[in-house]
Amino acid sequence: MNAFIGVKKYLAELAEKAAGNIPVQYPPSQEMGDLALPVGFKLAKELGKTPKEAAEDFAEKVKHPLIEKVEVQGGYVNVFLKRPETAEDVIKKALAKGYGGGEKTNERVVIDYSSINVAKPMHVGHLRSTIIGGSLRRVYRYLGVEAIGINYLGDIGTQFGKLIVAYRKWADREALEKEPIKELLRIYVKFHEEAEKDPKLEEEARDAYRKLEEGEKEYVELWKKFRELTIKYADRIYRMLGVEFDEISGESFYVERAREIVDVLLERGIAERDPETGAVIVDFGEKLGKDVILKSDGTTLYLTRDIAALMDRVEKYDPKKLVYVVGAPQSDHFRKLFWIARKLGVDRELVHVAFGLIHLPEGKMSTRKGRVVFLEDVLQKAVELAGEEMRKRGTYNEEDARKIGAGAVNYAVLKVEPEKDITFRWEKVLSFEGDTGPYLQYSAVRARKILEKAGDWEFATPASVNDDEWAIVKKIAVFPEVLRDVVKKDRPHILARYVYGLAKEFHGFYDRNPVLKAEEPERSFRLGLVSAFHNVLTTGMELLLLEEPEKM
RNA sequence: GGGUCCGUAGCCUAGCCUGGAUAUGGCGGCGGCCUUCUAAGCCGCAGGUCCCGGGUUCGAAUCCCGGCGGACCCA
Repeated sequence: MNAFIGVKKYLAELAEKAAGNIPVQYPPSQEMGDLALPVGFKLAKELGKTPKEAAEDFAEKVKHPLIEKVEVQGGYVNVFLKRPETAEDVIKKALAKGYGGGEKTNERVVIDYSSINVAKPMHVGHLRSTIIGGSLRRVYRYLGVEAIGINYLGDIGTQFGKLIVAYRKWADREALEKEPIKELLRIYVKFHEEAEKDPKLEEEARDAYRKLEEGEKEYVELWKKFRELTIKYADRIYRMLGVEFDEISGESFYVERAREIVDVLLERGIAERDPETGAVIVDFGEKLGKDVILKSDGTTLYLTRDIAALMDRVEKYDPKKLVYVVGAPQSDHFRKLFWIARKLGVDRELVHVAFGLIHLPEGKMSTRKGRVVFLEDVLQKAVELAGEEMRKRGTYNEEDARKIGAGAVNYAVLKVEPEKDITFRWEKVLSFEGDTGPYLQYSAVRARKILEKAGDWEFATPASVNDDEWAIVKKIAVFPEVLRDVVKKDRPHILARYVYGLAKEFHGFYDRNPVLKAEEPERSFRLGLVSAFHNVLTTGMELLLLEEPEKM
């Protein structure tokens, strides 16, 4: 724990003893202090004094070697820290690799994200699950928790019957070679067009699907091929974005297991068979109502397979927590899923990170209507534009253009609170100024350039620390708390906001305070500060799937 | 009809869980800052019924109730 957090904890405990749970807050401006306790209001009532008097009483008790002075304003006790001493400790700790992280534990968390459908191209609607999940995986790992990222493919369903029929009739070998997913989409769309004219096609597709389920070799091979092509295609995009997985799974793995689970649910009286239709039904209670988990023809459903997958994850990884990064429209689905899991005795933390939809200015996305923005196109355009900017500055290189373009996209998605719907606007994703990924990357490059030119130096503590320096120190100090908050809530946008604020403080500092040309001991102190900043910033960026460019 | 989520300047957005000072930033607008570590930057100005109405509280953007508007799920 660093000195700043130490004082914060000290104050929280002191306030706790005197007045119960009092949040330690940050005053609105630096002149008002570094930490504040609104302790007078609660105490006033108990003691029969005014809030100011009660705060004054409390202020008497505040004694800590790192506290410079204490001021009372109304019911608030404002605390000023000794800047040089606090800064020294915070910077030294933040210079270390792994700052803010955690010791490796044997705790595990399973995170389900991206989970795309086989044979369908990825569009901007897939961004949130993919990026939020990918980021969460990294944050957990940084904190010493073994996060298992699972891509749970939608690799089952009647559309495969259609695809098989369409493939055999219209697939173009060459196109399939070059852009397999676009070709699969083309023949899929064609199938629907043709089926309007010739209803027999639908029948053929149903037939093909049945044969696939029965395990007819040729059809299973085709299905496998679709699956592999999709994985290969998506992999390229994941690499661009910096998203990693530990397991590629899919609904198809759980068909058998799902049937077994239905039997268990029936045995335990959690589910019951409808005497008329023969379907198996679960009653989830008043709000969620009833739902079928096994159709009368004995086929499983999405929910049923998800239960099987969940049970499998629990057994396989023994996680303390299972996280599903899936859109808000699936909220009820996950409530039902978790409800059944509880009934089956699963005692792990179950979380649905429900995020709002990404829609286009023209309305909801629709692949079939062609109202869709593909991910490759977004990334390509972003990288292109980043490249253009670099050429203006004479810093162009391919690798950095990729980092900047992808960074802009990642950050744009990650910074928004998950609950909110997002309207996809090109100009937003392709913006490189202000609250954007490139803004963060630029501050990293600026800091690193200073350090590269500095030569050898040894950290020194000056007699005083100015406001610009101090603001960065305080930001750096709370990094460990921010990370813990992110995993507690499974919300990476907290980290995105934090890192932006950190970069902003640095840009301000950079503008007003020379580093290399400063007098000693300021020079060495500032180098330490810049180095610590750079360490925290690039760590934070990495956890947000942003890479530091060489040049910008 | 039932349910879930969202509503904060022209636009986008943080804070809401865990009530506390002067509501966080960005875009856009206006004005200023490159002979000094990269101006993808910095500084300043203008811009607010925190959707509305009640309630709880010393104190509500934040908690509770009732509306309104939007999105989504179920029927």
